[in-house]
Amino acid sequence: MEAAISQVAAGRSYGSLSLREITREAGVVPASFYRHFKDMDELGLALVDETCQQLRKLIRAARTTQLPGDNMLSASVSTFLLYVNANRSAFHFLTRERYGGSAPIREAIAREIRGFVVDLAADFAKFPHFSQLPREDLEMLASLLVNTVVSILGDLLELPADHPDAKGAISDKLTKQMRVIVMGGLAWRPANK
Amino acid sequence: MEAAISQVAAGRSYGSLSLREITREAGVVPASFYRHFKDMDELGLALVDETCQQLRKLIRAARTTQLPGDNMLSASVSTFLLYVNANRSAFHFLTRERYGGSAPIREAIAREIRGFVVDLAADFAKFPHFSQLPREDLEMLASLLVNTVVSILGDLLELPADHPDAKGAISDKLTKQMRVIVMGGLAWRPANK
DNA sequence: CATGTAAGTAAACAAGTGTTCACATCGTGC
DNA sequence: GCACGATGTGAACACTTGTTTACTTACATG
Repeated sequence: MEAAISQVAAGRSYGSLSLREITREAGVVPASFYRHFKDMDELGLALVDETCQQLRKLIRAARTTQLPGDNMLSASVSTFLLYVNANRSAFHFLTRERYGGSAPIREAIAREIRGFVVDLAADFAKFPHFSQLPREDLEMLASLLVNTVVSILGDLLELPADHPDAKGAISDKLTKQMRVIVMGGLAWRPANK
Repeated sequence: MEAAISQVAAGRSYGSLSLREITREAGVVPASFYRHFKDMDELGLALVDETCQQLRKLIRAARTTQLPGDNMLSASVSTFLLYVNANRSAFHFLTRERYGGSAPIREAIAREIRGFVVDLAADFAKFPHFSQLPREDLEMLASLLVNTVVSILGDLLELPADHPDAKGAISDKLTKQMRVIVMGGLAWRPANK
């Protein structure tokens, strides 16, 4: 699994990786692959599972730690980006395969993202200001936020690993965009059609 | 070029296509490929160029036609989505390769998107309400809008080609999200840090 | 110690791959 | 009418690919 993910992080797309390339990098003979996965797709799904499981752990931790407050946004953004930097390869994989992968992989990632959106919408509902909105609108706001983060993530990962000032600019931009969304969300009225 | 794009629209990722598959679908012998492109990458770049050029044409037309008004947002969204539906394969290709493709292709698409963002920011500047904001903030708003459209586009293209009600739901969602962004943008103050 | 299971191995297979070459066929402009 | 450039052809090349087979090794559990 590490071999596969490191190849993807190095710029290859998962779909173009060959079973033999992976076993070669893993220092193992091709036939050994079948001891662990019956398919390249099965490997891919396992990678999605593992990376998303770790990410969910982080988010759950952040949710219990963090209190709503003034600088909640910029704090969340910077801890999230720290985590991304500590797990670049995993995010590379997810970003690449979100739309680029095979159908089952794309579906798995879409499912995970939908899960994040639903959770985030549930978080929103705890704020008095949002508790009046229908669930549909909360999810629409949540997906707007998540998509924004994911998009910026894609740009961030295109940068070389060590480029601190460009990273700072991107992190600023993300914070601002999230602020815009939050302000727009605060002004949102469900009847406003 | 049509052969390549149709394979991608059928679910394959461009990077996993073989030269021979493409020539086979094009009804031509493999050696003929080299009469037109020296590389698969060159083909890919040509596809990016062509599809984006067509898209720019549409946008330029829309810009001269459309007047600012009440239902400007939903009108833009629906004409854009109509265009997307008329050119599904092209957008499939762009969506897939935006992050999934080889480095030169990703860069080409990123360049195009940056172009759209800059143009859109210039459009914003014509509105009296936005004309005061620094260019940086306008581009940050523009990229938020563009990224939102692109994200929703990805979800839309995952649907089977004929699924009118799900499409309607997605188009509604996009319109709402754009409205949120616009309202957030109207509330935005550059000093607001 | 024995035994069973999980992991790795070497070799072989047909099939597909990118690229090259010399050669054929067309339509255009001189 | 003919030379030319662009396009297409068929064959050949050296490789890589996924998968299967029977065989070995490590190791924990009884």
